Amino acid sequence: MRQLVFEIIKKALKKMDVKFDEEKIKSSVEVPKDFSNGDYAFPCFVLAPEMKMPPHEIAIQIREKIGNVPLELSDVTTAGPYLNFFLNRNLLSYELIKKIKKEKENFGKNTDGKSEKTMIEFPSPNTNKPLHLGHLRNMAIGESLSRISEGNGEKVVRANLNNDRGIHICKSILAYQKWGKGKTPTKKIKSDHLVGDFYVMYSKKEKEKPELENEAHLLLGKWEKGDKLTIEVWKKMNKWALDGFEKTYKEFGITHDKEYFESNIYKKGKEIILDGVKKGIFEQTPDGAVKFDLKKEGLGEKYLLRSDGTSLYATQDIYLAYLKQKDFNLTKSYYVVGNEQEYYFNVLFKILKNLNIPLKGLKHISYGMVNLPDGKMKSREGTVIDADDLIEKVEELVKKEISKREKISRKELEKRSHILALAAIKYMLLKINITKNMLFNPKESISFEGNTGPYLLYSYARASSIIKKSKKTGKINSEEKLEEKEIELMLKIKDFPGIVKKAYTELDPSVVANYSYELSKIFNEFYHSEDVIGSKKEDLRINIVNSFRQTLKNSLYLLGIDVLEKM
RNA sequence: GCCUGGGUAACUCAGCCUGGAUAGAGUGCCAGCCUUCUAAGCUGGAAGUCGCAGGUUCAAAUCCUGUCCCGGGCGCCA
Repeated sequence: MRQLVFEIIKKALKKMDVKFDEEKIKSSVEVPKDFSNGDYAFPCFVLAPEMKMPPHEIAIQIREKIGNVPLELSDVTTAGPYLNFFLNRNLLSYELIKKIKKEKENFGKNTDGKSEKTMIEFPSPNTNKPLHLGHLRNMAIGESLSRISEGNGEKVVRANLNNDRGIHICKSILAYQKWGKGKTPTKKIKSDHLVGDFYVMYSKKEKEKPELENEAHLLLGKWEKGDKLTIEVWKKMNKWALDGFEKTYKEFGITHDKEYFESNIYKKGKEIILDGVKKGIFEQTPDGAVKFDLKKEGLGEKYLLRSDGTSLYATQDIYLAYLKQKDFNLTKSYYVVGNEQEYYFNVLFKILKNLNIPLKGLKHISYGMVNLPDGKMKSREGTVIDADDLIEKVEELVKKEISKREKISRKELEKRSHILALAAIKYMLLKINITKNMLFNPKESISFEGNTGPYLLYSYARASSIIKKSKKTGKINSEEKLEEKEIELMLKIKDFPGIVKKAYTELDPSVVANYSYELSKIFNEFYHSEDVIGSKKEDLRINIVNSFRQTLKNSLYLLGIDVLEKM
């Protein structure tokens, strides 16, 4: 279409005997921000120096030379210095309606990435504390990017690395051994929360007694040597943590195709590092520690093993990279991890490259932190928004809202409040550009009005309700003209496949989130300005509502948000 | 100090990559709209030196340079 517009301009200019730079003209053709200015526009400024005329006159002259417009277009108009090209929007709308009717949940998808097999790793928690709001952002992003990649034809392996060993884990264990008194999870205390309580306890005690840090290191040494008693406690607490995570994943609606455990792979990582020392890639200091010199690349020195021989954070990722490739034969590998670890991933990828580990398409999906009004969340200090608590609290708020409006069965109330609460939380987390830090204000962020998840579900439920109540089948009679709001809505729907691609290239779900909102907003305007049921154009409008409903559903699917037929 | 992200309405954010038509949205505030498809909605209004200063351009929130302010990173922590 863009090409057609260009050809029309080119032809007119040739008639006028004007010299022009084809590439410059072509790249000037743009899509107006406001749909009332047409579907394509050409600003005539570029021609002013050559033609020695004011741009608005150039526009008028070109318009005259264009003469009758081809069938694909309905009109070409001038607006000051602009030439505005209008597609045959009526025709286009009918074609779109037919397309969506046929493609249904596949509308918007493409196969651009069909030769890719991508592993997306998220949220890779530490097993010393429960999941918090930061993990929810991570999971929302991980799941959404998985769906966006699949929507663009890729095969996706959702993976999770459980960081179940290391000094931080030993800290929870130490506190439990010292002050736990054999406590076990109860109905009141979820198992991963119990583990987290001991981690916080350790941090508090360490402030008074810094020597605890040495004890934790001794414990790590014992763990790495396989000390029976240590392993026993570790196994018990780890299971508590992992069982707790599993419940949270289920609540939040995410699953993994593959679970990796750091405790299973760190030893092999150590071997690779020591082998790297032999090959001269890494350097061993006199006290036995191993480091990697990246000063030339401006990344400083990175330690890979401690002088006591115990592993550091990077150890696991090294063997894991090898393992991922061996397990799945991937073409791409994404790590969904916060932006505070950008330096780490720079270094890691350099290490993997130097070791010739064949994992391809490495990418750190770096997302911004979730901050609170008083600053950063710190799990050590217990100033975190807990994932389970938040979900539960939002569900309670939703229940109150529903109960204000309608009396429904307990079961239906549970179902609706769960879906709505997740929509509210996920949308809140995904509507913000992935790279940006975001502010979570407990008082304001949980809202059900305006640009929120519930607004989107509400729009969807309204559309569903119309379709359910109408007796019309949606026969297509392409003689009927669409009203302005209907055109606007159909033009927005037409953008969806492009949005799916854009979110894929930018690897950012907020592209889809913002689109979903804009789409719903136009639908709500349409809903208020035009009656569907009982209207003379009921069949056409049912088709429009149907197209909207399907597109919004597809769009929300990419965000990992389920819809409700009634709310 | 070095690396890196940000600064757009009172608040939270789009827009910036790929420069164009009066800079958008939500919240909050003000004024309206429920006997009619769900008011978790819709309509209208007030509210902006797009951090600051230069530069490039017919045209700059958008590109370039400088500068100020805020966050994150630069651990034998994870």
